[in-house]
Amino acid sequence: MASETKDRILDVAERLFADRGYPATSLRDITAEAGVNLASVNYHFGTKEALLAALLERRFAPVNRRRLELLDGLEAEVRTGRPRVEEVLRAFLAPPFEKQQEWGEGGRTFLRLVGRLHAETNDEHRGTYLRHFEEVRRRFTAALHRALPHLDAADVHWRMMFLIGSMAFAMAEGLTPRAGGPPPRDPDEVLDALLCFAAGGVAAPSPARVPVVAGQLDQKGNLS
Amino acid sequence: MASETKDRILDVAERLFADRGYPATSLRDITAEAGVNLASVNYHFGTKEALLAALLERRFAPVNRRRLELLDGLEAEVRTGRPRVEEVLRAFLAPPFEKQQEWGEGGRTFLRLVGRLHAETNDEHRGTYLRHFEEVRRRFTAALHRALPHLDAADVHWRMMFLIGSMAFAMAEGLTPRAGGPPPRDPDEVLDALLCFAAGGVAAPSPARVPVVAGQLDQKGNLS
DNA sequence: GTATGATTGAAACGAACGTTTGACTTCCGG
DNA sequence: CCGGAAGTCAAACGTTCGTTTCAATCATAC
Repeated sequence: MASETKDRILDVAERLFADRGYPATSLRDITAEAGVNLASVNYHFGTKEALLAALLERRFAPVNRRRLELLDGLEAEVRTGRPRVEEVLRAFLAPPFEKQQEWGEGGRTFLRLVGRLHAETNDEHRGTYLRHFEEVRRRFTAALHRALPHLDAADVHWRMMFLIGSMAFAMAEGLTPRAGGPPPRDPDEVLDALLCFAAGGVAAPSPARVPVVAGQLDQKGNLS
Repeated sequence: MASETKDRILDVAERLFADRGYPATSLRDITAEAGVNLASVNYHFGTKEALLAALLERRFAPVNRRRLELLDGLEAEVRTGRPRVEEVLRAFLAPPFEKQQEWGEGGRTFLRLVGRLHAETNDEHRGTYLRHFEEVRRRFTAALHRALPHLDAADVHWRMMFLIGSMAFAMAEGLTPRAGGPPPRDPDEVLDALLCFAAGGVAAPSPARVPVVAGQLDQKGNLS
């Protein structure tokens, strides 16, 4: 099937959710801009929440499939050895940027939506989203730990978290044209910059090895 | 002044905004949980948006004042020389964690709210928030550039962005107790882990120096 | 052509929203 | 004791929300 109405709704909803957020976007906004009837959302998707789920499914499934596919290839290649950090990171970070180029404007919009959803700590809204992401996060955290065996599990977990934060913010903020900021870069350049940053970050010396107190600053900002 | 009602509203609103997001939290939710009358919000603050503004002002002003204070001290110390990257990062990242400890539970809630607001790309809701943050970002970007003169301005800008993303996600996600994740760490440990990650990331080799195509992965995830 | 299932249309539903109103307390300087 | 400002209260305001209803339309197979 894939009626035209259905796709129009998905496209517009994706853009408006990314621009204004899920709760702040009404079905009337969506249907008005898509030029379809208000009732058609409930007819085709059931509820507003199911619309979000359908929207995420459409984009997320291919991205995460690709991620795991790249990771599978990576792990098959190194077998028992340890994978290189940069390759694990690339397998994680590249697919959304790849797909974004493939999808054109809708892809860019989708990245912004993903970036935003990462911060939607509201559990009900995150449920659908996290279901797509949890397996990916688990597997990549494990792979990263194999690539960085000298770090303990908690450190790896936190760095994975920082990594996701960088990615989400880069997607949401870096790709949104905004007055005052720098001209939005080519997504490929963003990916490269992100990969460098991430590689440097996750492979940094463990916090346990540097004395904590030595870095404390006093009232004036001097090292004490 | 500072009536008890006013503070109760601020505290509850802070928690609910952090938990559910600004648009998804109603004034009725807030007033019910705070045990005050619905109209008291409009009486004390005017509008819902003004409540958010007051709430941000209460926490943000001290944090950003401290940030700039530390940065001032840093720059006064090095004068014409270049500041150390780790010190710039600490001046930026430490104050919210400091204040969080000082403020107790409310501080932790505030950090989550900040992390969430960083992803609220809706301009109207971000207006108040960004006004507090723009000067800080500008000055720290400049300081980071002085600490890393070999990078060009665009790279520094992007790394600042990645840094903010890591920080926001660590605050929002890392400090939120969630089933399945690791036990929420001591905020001091989070800060240290974040500082290591950030230092490694911002000081990483520039993307321009590594050949881009060399890292591309083929269908199977192998290097081509 | 006509029956049938899928889709669209206009209108309305009840609920929840932010905000306003006006009467009712509470408190305190005179 | 009183007058008025400050604060609280229940109730209602008009609007917008997601969703539902049901008739009208369309396409397609008999």
